Amino acid sequence: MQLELAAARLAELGHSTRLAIFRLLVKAGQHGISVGDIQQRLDIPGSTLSHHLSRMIKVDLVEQQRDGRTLYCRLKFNEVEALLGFLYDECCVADGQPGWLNMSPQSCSSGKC
Amino acid sequence: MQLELAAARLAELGHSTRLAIFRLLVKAGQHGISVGDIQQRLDIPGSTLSHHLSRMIKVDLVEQQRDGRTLYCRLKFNEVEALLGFLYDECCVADGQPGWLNMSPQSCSSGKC
DNA sequence: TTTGCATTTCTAGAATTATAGAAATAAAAG
DNA sequence: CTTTTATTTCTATAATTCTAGAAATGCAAA
Repeated sequence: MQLELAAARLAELGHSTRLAIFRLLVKAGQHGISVGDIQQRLDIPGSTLSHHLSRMIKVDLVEQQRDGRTLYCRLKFNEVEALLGFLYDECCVADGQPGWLNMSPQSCSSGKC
Repeated sequence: MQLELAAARLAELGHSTRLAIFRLLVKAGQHGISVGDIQQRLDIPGSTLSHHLSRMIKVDLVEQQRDGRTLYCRLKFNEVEALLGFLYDECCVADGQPGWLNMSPQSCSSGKC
């Protein structure tokens, strides 16, 4: 992943309401969670929630699927993984030495570790 | 780490210039890198760089140490690790099932995985 | 003790973001 | 059809952030 996209995605996670949404989406797993459920759990106005969701969708971290009147939101897990992979690729090598971060080799997708 | 702090730190990484700074700081390792070196590598005005650095310092991701006329910047690796740990704690369990994210057990500091 | 270098603080304008009420749209139910 | 439910889009305001020139500060060398 290129730096610009990673930064855009990190910026979306870097807001307490959106990070709380992210957390709910993670817990919801592949099944997803409805907009209404998120709204109820976080207790925020629908328009505010919609704004934050649309931002997360724009950077491809979230997708929505309609089922009748209900819209389900699902995390794009592969994209989240790509983002975290970027961080590890950038973090796991320092001074030309692997391993400053206490993470496992397979966390690094670049093969440097 | 609590959500608010994690969000604040992610927001700082969520800016292309600051993410580029972060990348340089990672590469620089414990030794650090001077403000001037960062400025030269990124080719941005000093006042702009100083603004971004002070933000990263404010959320405790970066620290500075003066050596004569030169200020060295060092990443607070432990804090970065704590941030990534937060993401894993939030990400590594979905639907009550561990492991949706292809990461190793020791990446999860909560012990859920 | 003045000059030069490294960096920050001050300042201000432009741009972006956050928030939420009100109106609009989509879909099902009555 | 008409109403109800779910969610978005519109709109406007307030707040924050970004950017960078100019001035100020800290420190060392001449």
